[in-house]
Amino acid sequence: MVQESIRILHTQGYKATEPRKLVLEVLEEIEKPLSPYDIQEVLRAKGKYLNHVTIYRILDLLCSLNLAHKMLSGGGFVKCSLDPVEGCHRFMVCQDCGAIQEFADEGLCQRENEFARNHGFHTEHHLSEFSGLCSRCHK
Amino acid sequence: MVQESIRILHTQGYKATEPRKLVLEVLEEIEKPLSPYDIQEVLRAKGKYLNHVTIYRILDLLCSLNLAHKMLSGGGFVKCSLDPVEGCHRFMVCQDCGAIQEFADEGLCQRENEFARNHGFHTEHHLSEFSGLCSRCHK
DNA sequence: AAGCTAAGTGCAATATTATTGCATTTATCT
DNA sequence: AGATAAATGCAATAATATTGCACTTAGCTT
Ligand SMILES: [Mn+2]
Ligand SMILES: [Mn+2]
Ligand SMILES: [Zn+2]
Ligand SMILES: [Zn+2]
Repeated sequence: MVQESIRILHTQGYKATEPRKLVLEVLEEIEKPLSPYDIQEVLRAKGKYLNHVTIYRILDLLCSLNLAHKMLSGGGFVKCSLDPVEGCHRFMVCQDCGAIQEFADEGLCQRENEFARNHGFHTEHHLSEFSGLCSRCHK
Repeated sequence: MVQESIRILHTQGYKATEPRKLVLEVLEEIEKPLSPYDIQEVLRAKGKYLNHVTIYRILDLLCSLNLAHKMLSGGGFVKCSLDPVEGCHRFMVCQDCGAIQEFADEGLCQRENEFARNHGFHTEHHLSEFSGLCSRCHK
């Protein structure tokens, strides 16, 4: 929900500006990884204009608040749909339609932490990304 | 091992050229994510020169053969240290010294596949990246 | 060992993506 | 409504990535 992201911006002392709302709306609507220039393009098609610098800065902010996430595949940005969690971001990406779905799995976190510990590594953050076919594209 | 990567190049019908060997050696030696220009810089310091276009093309090739991997964090490239596996790449990155370590865990794959399946998603590829502290940096 | 040839590299030009400083605008609080 | 710090737009610049083509080279074939 965009509304929820706006609330978080406020509680963190950031303004809920028009450009920020627009970027959040685009990410929420498209549900696919979008580059800063992709976002600019989508907005242009809606008759809106944002300078690319602004979009970069907004994405930086959203990522720092865990409200958005930069994907490995292609480097596009997506809106996080779960409660913002520092240091654990997991997504499934459909290689057919590009749709993304965020997920969380405490068991995975535990297993990963344990695995790392066994190798002398102390884990702070987890990222994972699956690619495959979403239910709609999988026949 | 660089030697092993060269063998794979050959079996796949690619030439083991001097530039390719140099890039492999740099990635193997540094063991940290390096951008194409980072690699060029390391080579320059050794008195070698590769055009950046060449480096881009070599990295593309190595990634397509699963001999190298482009990291999420910063987008740098690393040399894969395990047998090349299509579609499953896992790394730990030390946020202190930048060192990376590749790993594999069949149990993780299974759990991820199962988790995805429960959500109507058919998984083909897995990526994961932990960040934290390696044994040397963790006090 | 020399020659052949497809594959690979370097170069120059161009395109795309990202960053910075500063003047102007805007959201929020009085 | 007015004050003010924060955010945006703009222009310039920097960094990263891609393309076409001429030249070179690795690995084969005599
Ligand atoms: Mn976690
Ligand atoms: Mn796997
Ligand atoms: Zn799909
Ligand atoms: Zn370390």
